[in-house]
Amino acid sequence: VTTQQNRSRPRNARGQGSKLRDEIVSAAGRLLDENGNAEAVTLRAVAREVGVAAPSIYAHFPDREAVVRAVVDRSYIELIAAIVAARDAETGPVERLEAGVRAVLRFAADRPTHFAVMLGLPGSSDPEPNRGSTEPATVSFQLLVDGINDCVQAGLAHCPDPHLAATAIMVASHGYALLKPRKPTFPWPPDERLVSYFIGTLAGIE
Amino acid sequence: VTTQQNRSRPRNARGQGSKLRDEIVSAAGRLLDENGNAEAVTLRAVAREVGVAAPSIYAHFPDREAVVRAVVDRSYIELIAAIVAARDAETGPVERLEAGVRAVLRFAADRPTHFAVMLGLPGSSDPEPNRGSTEPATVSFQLLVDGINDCVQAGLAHCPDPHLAATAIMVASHGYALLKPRKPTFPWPPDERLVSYFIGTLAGIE
DNA sequence: TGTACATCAGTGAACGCGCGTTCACTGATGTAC
DNA sequence: TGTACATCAGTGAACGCGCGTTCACTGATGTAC
Repeated sequence: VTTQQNRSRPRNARGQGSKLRDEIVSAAGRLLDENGNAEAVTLRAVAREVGVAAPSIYAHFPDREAVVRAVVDRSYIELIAAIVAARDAETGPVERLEAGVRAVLRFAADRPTHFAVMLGLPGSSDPEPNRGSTEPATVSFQLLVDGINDCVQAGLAHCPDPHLAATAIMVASHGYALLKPRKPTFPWPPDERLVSYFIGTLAGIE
Repeated sequence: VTTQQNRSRPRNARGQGSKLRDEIVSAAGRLLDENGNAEAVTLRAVAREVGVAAPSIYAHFPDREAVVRAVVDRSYIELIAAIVAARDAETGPVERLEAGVRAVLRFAADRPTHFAVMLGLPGSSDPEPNRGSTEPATVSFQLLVDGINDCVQAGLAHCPDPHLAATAIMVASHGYALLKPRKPTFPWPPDERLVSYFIGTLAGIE
């Protein structure tokens, strides 16, 4: 029995020990979407992927769950950055709103398991403490509400309750993002058509 | 070390051996929602829950995955029965349509992990072979399309593309069903309000 | 400049656990004669 | 009616595995003198 190590990885220089932390999070992220479920992110698999011995992880994380949490936290930051970037690349309010939703769909298509785990699926309830208004889900929801308000103020949408509309668009886009990669045989309409339809009708765009 | 058995369960009478099959599926179903993920449905846990030795399961299922599949299959049948029952309890086409969607939400609220696993979450792609038009997801989608068409034919809805509208309602209701139990701190609008809103606008109800 | 030493970034062996699965088996029950 | 026997519904011990985690450790590197 040989415990084959990935010898290509050199030891970090002094003071650079926390570089391993990043490598661990990246490796865990790769495992998540390659294997399709959070249970595949085992400390031993992560260590193999990084090219390190399993106990080395304990210098940076207290336990296995903390590694998964770190992956989710990082991915949420990336998701919000993608939404903002997509939105800011457009000028018209309606286009900005749609671009933001499309960015979510792109993220979910690229990393379907990431996206599901970020939403706490399939667990029955979010085990993480409420982080309040800085919680990533709250941030991205606020971006959506703002996008709708911009359409209304530009006179492009009639929407008596932007919060209700934003909630509806959120559940629709999350549902689409989750279902589409998992039901490839379903006769999906073209992406733009479905997205325009539900954003248009739910936000009351005229 | 004692392998404690649940002695309360009597051996099935001759010819009734397949009763154990049902007990296994029920026990696995209970474990699914109690523990919040499909990995908790281990053969040993199921056997403990039923009050039987683990190898006894092999008389009825070829392997662990077959047990989970049987749970999902049974749950899909129950879900469709619930949709039909809810729909048939109403008379107006709009009410029938909404009642069907609400039945899905009730199911997901009662058995959140079941519902997620039925949709293949959080795996990246549905591993099951396509069962074609008899697939439960196809059946429930058709119920939705029919419900919209009934509204249109009754002159209660203006909907140029029922298939597109049904797809939008499906992703919205599934998204809502998945998110609501997992984000209890989100300021959800009242259930009836959100459901009426997205069904009303997406199906073009006047 | 040389060298002892503290520090840092890891390692390797080991632990106990629960898992899926295999295997030879047991003991009650119905049935053929 | 009595009894041998086949069948059925399950059992119990064991296998090898990968896991999370603990522990004492190592060896390169920068630093103080």
